[in-house]
Amino acid sequence: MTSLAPARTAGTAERTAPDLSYLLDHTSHVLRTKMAAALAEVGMTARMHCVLVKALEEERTQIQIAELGDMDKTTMVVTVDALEKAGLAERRPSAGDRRARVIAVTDAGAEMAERTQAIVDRVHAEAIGSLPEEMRPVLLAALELLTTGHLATPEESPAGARRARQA
Amino acid sequence: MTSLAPARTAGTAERTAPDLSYLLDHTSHVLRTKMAAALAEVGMTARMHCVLVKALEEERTQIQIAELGDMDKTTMVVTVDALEKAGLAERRPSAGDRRARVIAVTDAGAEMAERTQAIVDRVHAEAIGSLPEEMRPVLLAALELLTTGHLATPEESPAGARRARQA
DNA sequence: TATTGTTATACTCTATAACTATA
DNA sequence: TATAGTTATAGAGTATAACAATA
Repeated sequence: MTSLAPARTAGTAERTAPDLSYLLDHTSHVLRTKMAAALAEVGMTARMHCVLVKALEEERTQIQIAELGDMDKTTMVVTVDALEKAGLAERRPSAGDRRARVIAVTDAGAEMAERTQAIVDRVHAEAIGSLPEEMRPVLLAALELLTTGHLATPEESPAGARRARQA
Repeated sequence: MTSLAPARTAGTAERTAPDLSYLLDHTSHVLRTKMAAALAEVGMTARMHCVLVKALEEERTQIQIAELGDMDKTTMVVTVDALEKAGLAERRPSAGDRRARVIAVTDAGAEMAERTQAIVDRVHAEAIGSLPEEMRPVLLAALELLTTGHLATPEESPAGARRARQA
């Protein structure tokens, strides 16, 4: 099996209530693979793209970008490493706080960000464009309502709670 | 950070095109945590529920259920182990093929499947019910169109392609 | 004392490999 | 030879822990 095996939640999807879990998992997963493939053609990942864009918007430190992108600071380290290695961004000492590093996007990085933003927009447009025109704004509005409303914040995982190990 | 860090794909979500990747990732992720939490209250996971339901529909072997649920056969082993340990299902030799094991759902398992199906339906209904009534069928129809159309099959991962190791 | 960024490490999840027994 | 199921293990991804420099 190639996919991440999302395990259709409701077994009797056809007969009973439509399986929202399956629909969201599947579309989200497939779109992610399409996005990853499209970005991989220019040697980029979604996370690298995200960091470039946030860093271009204004002067930001690693932690600030990590929070915006909802990633761990250790994940940021790896992502910034990749960007530096590709010559797309650089770590610079922050003027105000000598502990912090500002992410400076190089000229090549700014060019890349434009390319990848175009790729992202294209992949999204292709997906949405495959739907009848009347449906498009409703789909987006509904997802936005869920995102800011009933499905705004994840449930704290009680089972998978990762306890701190005894040091 | 507690979440799986989906990395908003488009950085300028507010100003430019709506970020379909973010919307799908976020809703899918949060719904999954809600579902996991709800099922955890009766000691179940989405995968266990899925296997129970498939096994109840008709006599099926592990591999058959694995394919229906889009999981690896090794993942099936773990899931069936959990179901057996909980007394909800049993492995029985297949009548026709002595290599295969049929998953037999116990009475307790059948009861549990009803409970978990009610939980699944409730969680879905709560999410969809949070939307204005006109939007609900459109959202579901749009997701179904994507699932069977443009976003039907995952892109083969070129970067993350897991090559077979040399034996 | 708290925080930024770093390194090292451990955990979770899932897939691959190799094996047994059947076919 | 191929397949069902099992076990063991490897890999990717991501979090926690501990540390150095600075606040």
